[in-house]
Amino acid sequence: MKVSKEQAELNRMALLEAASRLYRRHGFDGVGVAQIAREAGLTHGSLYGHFASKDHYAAEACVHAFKKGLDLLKRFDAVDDRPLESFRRKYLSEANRDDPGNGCAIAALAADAARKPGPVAATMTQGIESFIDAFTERLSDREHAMTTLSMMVGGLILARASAEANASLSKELLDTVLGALEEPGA
Amino acid sequence: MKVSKEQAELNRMALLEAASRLYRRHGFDGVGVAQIAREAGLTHGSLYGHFASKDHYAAEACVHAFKKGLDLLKRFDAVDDRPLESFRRKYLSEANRDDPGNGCAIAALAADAARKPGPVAATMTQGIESFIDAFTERLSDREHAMTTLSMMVGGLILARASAEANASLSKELLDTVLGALEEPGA
DNA sequence: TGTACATCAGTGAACGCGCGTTCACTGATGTAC
DNA sequence: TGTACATCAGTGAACGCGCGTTCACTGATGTAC
Repeated sequence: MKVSKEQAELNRMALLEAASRLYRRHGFDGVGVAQIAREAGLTHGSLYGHFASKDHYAAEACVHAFKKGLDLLKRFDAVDDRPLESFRRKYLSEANRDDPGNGCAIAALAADAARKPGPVAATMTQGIESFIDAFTERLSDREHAMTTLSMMVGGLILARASAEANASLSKELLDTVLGALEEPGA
Repeated sequence: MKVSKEQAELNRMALLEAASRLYRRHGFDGVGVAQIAREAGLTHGSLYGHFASKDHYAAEACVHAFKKGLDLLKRFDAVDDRPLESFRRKYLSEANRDDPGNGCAIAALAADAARKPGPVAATMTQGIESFIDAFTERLSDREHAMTTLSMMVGGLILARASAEANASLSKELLDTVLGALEEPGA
C-alpha cells in the first residue's frame, strides 16, 4: 500500500542503512537483497522503486558508508587537537576490527569493488579520493596521507583476516601499525 | 573413465592452478566450481574426488598461491642483493595491479577470507604469517616487516579499486607507496 | 470542511538462472593368475 | 607375456536452493471539486 512521502524517504534511508551495514559485514556477494530489505523492515520488491539494480543500490550504500566515516573524522576535529591520531586509534582498535559492519568501507569492500566495474567501482574511487583529501588537509602532505591510509587499510585487513586463527598476531598487527603511524608526530 | 595415477595427480594440480588463478581474479564468490574445473580441462564432478568441499578446495588453492608468492621472493634472493626492494617494485607495479589472478593472495583475498570461518581463514592466516616471517628475515625487524606488508597490501588494494575510475590516482598511489618504502634503505 | 477518486509506495508470488553437491555410470588402469 | 577382471578417476544429468528481478495487485495518501 502507498505510504506518505516522509515515510517513503525514511524507508529509503532504512534500506541504505541496512545495506551499508550488511554489505560491509558480509561483502557484496555475501548477502542478498531480500535479507537486506527484511533487515530494513520492508520486502525485496520495494527496493526496485528506490534503486535501479543491486549494483546501483550497493553503490549508494557505499556513499552512505563513506559519509558516515568522514563525519566521524570531522567530529574529532571539533573536540580534539589531534583528530587524525584519535581517528587512527579508533580505526586500529579491536572493536573496529571486530565490527566491520560499522567500520571503514574501504577496508571492507575495496577488494570486492575492484572486481565490479560500474557504479560500485566509481563510488569506491570517490570514497578513496575523499579520504585521501581529508587526510591531506590534516597532515598537510598528500604523500604522507596516501601512505598513512594505505597502511591503515592494509593493517586492518590483515588483522581481520588473522583474528580467528591467530588472535595474538592480529592484535600485534593492530598495535604495530598504530605505533608506526604515531611515531613521526608528537 | 579411470586415468593413471600420474595423470590424476596432474589433474589435481591443474585444478589447484586454475582455482588459485580464478579465485584471486574474481574472488571466492565470483566464480563457480564448474567454471574452474572447465578451465582445468575437467568437469565439476571430478572435483569432489580430490577435495571435500568448495571451502577446502579454496583453502588448498590459497596454499598453492602462497607457495608461488614465497618462491618468487626466494628467487630474488639468489639474483639480487636487495631482494625485498625488487619484490616491492614488482608488487607495486601496474602489471601486478592489473593481473590479480597471478598476484598476491593476501591483497586479492584477505578481505574475503576474513568473512569465511573455517579452512580458508586458517590458510590465509598461515599465509600472512609466512610473509611476515619472510619479510622479517630480510629486514631483521619484525615491526618493520609488519608495517611494510600492511602498506604494500593496502596500497595495492587502493590502486586496484581506483584503477578503472581514476587511473592517475591509481598510479600515484603505487608510486607514492613504493617511494615511501624505498626511502629508509639505500 | 467533506467527498470521490487518481496516484503510487509497498507486497509477495513467480520467473529464469547459476550455484554447490550427489551419484549411477563409464571405461581405462593396473593387478592376479 | 597374455588374459580376465576388480578398481576407481572422471563424466554429466539431476537435486534443492537462493539469487536478482518483474509485475499484477493492494490500499493508504493526497488532490480536485
